[in-house]
Amino acid sequence: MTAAQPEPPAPPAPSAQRLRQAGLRPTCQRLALAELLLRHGHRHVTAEALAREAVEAGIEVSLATVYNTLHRFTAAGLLRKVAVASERAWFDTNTQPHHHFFDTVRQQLTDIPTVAVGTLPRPPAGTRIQGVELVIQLAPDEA
Amino acid sequence: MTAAQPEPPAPPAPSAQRLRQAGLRPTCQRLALAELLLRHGHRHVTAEALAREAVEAGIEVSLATVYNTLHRFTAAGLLRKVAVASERAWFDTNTQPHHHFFDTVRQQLTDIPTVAVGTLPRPPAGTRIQGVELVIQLAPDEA
DNA sequence: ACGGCAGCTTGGAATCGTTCTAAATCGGAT
DNA sequence: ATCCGATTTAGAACGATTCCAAGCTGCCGT
Repeated sequence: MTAAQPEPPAPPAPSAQRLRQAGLRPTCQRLALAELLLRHGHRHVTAEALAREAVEAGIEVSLATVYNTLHRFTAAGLLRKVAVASERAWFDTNTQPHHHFFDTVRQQLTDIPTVAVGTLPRPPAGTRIQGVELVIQLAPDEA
Repeated sequence: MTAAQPEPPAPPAPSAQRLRQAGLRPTCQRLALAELLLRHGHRHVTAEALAREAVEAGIEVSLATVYNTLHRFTAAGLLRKVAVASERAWFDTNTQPHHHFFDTVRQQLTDIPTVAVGTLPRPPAGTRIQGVELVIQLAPDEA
């Protein structure tokens, strides 16, 4: 390519901006992970799975950094940690309140189309409601 | 006490019978744990907490046995393993379907008086619903 | 451009709940 | 009493996650 171009600076990938706005330095690892996570629609990931995916995509990132990043992103509101009883911790790129199916055998988390949860009970004295998680556990059909 | 008594055999503790009916040998460890668990109303326990309680009650039982016992009791339907996102596994002596509050700071599980969950969505093809868990996470009031 | 520094990344060790293992012990039918 | 399979147990092993200390790297002011 010619070096003469005034170099129309590639419009800053939205990821970089989102990170900066969240007070996070857009390092290459974070950018790469953000691409994987936030580029294509909503996703549900575990740390291990994301690390594997990154390696397969040719991104050099340590498992420790994947954990750090998932936590930072969560603290910054870019992700939501799903409170599901699983061997591994799950993170969801959809931060809006919604609920999940969890396949306990295949260890897979997916969104529930829609469910209505009735009026919530008043929390015990001295406490406040931090979150509400409805999980429908699935098992393979015994067909 | 006098040894002359015809020893009116203490009416077999219900625990022993319940264990036998469940196909579990009523060993002393199991009986002792069953007493702790099933004697006084409904309870929510973790393995570690139950082991500690047993030791304090003068019962000699290893942590491994507490784990074994909780699992056996669960398989036998005497307990229910609560699917809550927690560092530790929780067991509930109330096996009826109901839901929970989980205090994420104090790490305490309690029953929710009543909540209505609307009609459940149809499970994805090839799967069946294994359980439904609604957990309301609590945090201490910021007062 | 350059230096400096706080923030970030990293391999490896450490932690923690839980499960596994292999050997000793126990319960209960014979 | 004896025997055999079920149970218990201490300790090792495990897997996910966090911690640590050392080395890099964005980024800001110059």
